[in-house]
Amino acid sequence: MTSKNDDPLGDIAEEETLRPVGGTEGAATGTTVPPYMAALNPAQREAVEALEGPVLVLAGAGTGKTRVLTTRLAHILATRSAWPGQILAVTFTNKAAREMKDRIGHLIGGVVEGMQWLGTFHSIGAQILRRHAELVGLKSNFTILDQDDQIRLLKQLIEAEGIDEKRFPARVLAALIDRWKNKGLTPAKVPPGEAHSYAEGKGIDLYRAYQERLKTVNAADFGDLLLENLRLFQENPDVLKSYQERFKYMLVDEYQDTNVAQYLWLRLLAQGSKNICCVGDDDQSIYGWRGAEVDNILKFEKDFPGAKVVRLEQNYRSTPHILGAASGLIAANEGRLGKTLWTELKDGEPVRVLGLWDGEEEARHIGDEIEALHGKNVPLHEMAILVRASFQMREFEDRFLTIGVPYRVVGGPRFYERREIRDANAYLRLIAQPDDDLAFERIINVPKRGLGKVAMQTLHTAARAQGTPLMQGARALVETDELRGAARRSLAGFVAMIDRWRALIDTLPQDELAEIVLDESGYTEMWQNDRSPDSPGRLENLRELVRSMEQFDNLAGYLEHISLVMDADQQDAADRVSLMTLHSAKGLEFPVVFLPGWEEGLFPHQRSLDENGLAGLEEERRLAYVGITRAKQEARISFAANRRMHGSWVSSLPSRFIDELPEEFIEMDAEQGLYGGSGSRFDEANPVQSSYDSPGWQRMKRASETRSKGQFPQVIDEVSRLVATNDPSAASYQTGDAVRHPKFGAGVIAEVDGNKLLVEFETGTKRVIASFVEPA
DNA sequence: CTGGAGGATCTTTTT
DNA sequence: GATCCTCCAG
Repeated sequence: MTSKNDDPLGDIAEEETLRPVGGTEGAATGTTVPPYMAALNPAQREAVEALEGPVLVLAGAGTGKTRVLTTRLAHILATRSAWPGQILAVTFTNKAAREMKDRIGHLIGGVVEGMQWLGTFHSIGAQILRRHAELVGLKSNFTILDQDDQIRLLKQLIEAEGIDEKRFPARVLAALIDRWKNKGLTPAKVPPGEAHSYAEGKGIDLYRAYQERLKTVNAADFGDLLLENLRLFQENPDVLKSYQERFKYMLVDEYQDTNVAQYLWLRLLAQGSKNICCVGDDDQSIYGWRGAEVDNILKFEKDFPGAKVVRLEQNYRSTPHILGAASGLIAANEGRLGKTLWTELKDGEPVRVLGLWDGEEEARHIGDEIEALHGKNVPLHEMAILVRASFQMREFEDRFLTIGVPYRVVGGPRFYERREIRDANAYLRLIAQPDDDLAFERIINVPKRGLGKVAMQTLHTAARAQGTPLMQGARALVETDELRGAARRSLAGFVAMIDRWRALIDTLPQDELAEIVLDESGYTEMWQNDRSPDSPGRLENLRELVRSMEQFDNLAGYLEHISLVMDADQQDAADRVSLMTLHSAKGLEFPVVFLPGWEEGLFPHQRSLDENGLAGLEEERRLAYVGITRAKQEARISFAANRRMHGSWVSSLPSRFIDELPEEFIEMDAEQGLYGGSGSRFDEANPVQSSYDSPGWQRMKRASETRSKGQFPQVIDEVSRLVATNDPSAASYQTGDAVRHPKFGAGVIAEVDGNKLLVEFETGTKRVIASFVEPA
């Protein structure tokens, strides 16, 4: 057993008292409950003990899902049903994998070391692929490309095809290819009908060319880690069989988020032992945009005949108010498996909903509340702000810096995505894997080596003619006279430099090698000579990078880490407020949760509605559900009437999700003079509320009418009713009218377009909604 | 070949 | 507002 720790399970695991299994059977046979199971409720225990055959655990939010998963693992090991190396345990995120490792460590101690098959789909896929790389046309040291590299590579292919990249952006093609890969479709398997969705049918050719190119540069993208695995298994039955025999037990976390490729992969592997246990919650499926198929969880029983289904419905996390609000909201979704969450906790505070003027004020208000709570001894790390889109974080960061509240951004701008880090990594990648053309191109002229466009063109042509990667092409090119003096010398020097470093891989620790590379390449010097204000920061980042490399076994280990475990989240113990997106909040919990930005267009996000219609809306609603259910004691929702987006001001209506929260669990409040922020339900009860009959408010109502026509009928009806019964003299504006805007000050109308005005303010011309200006 | 200026385009969520 | 890209002048 492990030493003492904070985890209640850890403590329980140490207790000597063993209780008999419930009922007579246990007593009669003298069976005892293993200590690690003592803390489980009957449903949880059922999920843990059903080791043989397929099992689906439907685990609602806060019902102890992770506890069940980890206990189940402990149970397999404790009953000696399998060795650690015979268990496949897949999670969706690195965070989840890490947490599972930690908790198993607490439960059973050192055995976790042997659990080499515990990880994300992608890291396990990469692990398997490296062992059999040659079978799918790769070398075992292949590079894993991130999205950025992927798009760069596609851009080259698109241009080579003579396609206008402006009209058919590489990112669109990348998305298309990803979608295919997520569905498990190799180029040969793409249905003919779908092939036409990019550049008049060139999509499929480009996909094929892309896959070939990846093999040439010895690289795989994220989708390949699974797709190539599938291909490996399908084309090599003996390999598949060896893994089927190896994995006696399979555990899958967040099953609702698996895509088709992952599903096929699991199904192939599960045909061996049939002992597959999937845990998930259809109400928390929020990765549809990444190819996740809620269907996978909905049809589990059909796919795995004889499956046992266990429902976990007792919630240990949230108060009844929070649970009630969340359940009421999610009830608006169709096509759910349906669960009834309940709790033994007492009522607590209602969920608070607050309307504010703009994003800045929202940040100020939440900042104040955080300070107030902190004053009442709520530690900062017990509070979190969960936003829909990362650009919302900025206002909070600004505010926290101003008032001096320490915060941490979870999953924010990643360390490894910074330019200097990517550059440094490109050097290291090229040393480790000379065929990595993307790395080559990134750093060939960084720092400046006089190898610009012309030289690169020559090199590209030469390399393509020989059908070799750029590094080899360069090696050959410097032997010829195709390049002129300076460029030729420079390129030869570059090749020699890389070779020299490569020779050091096995003799020097990777951090020392990195230091030498950064130094000798002139990269560090480049930033030292740079006068821009952020160069000191970049140099510090580079030092940090070298420092952090120490912890890896070798260079390859480091590179694997940065491509797959890109989240560099610092688990620092300091007392800080957490700031993150709703997506990265999944699986976490906080006593106090702030949910800002509940506005139509932002949440639910317009793009989600546009691209996926009802399905998109339902996914957004699940995201809202995930958000609320993160809260243990208090959830505070807010929305702003105005928000700055891409530099200009946009006014918005409160989210429809606010209307869907059951009244009995919430408490509404809105600022005076807001457009009626309390939501439609408020108006229904009292259509001509004192502060809501101002001309501005009436105009807002009309504005909402035109703005939202056809989008959310229930609001429209009320709006039209109000408009019909109140203030028929619509205050309309004309070009040339002088107006005043609360944010931009005085201005003159340049153009009227329905309820939208183009106004020339002193600070510039802006498009604003009519209801936000007053006649001046 | 380099550097800077100006312009276009975008920002949902992540392995 | 920010970043990425293109174009033009040294």
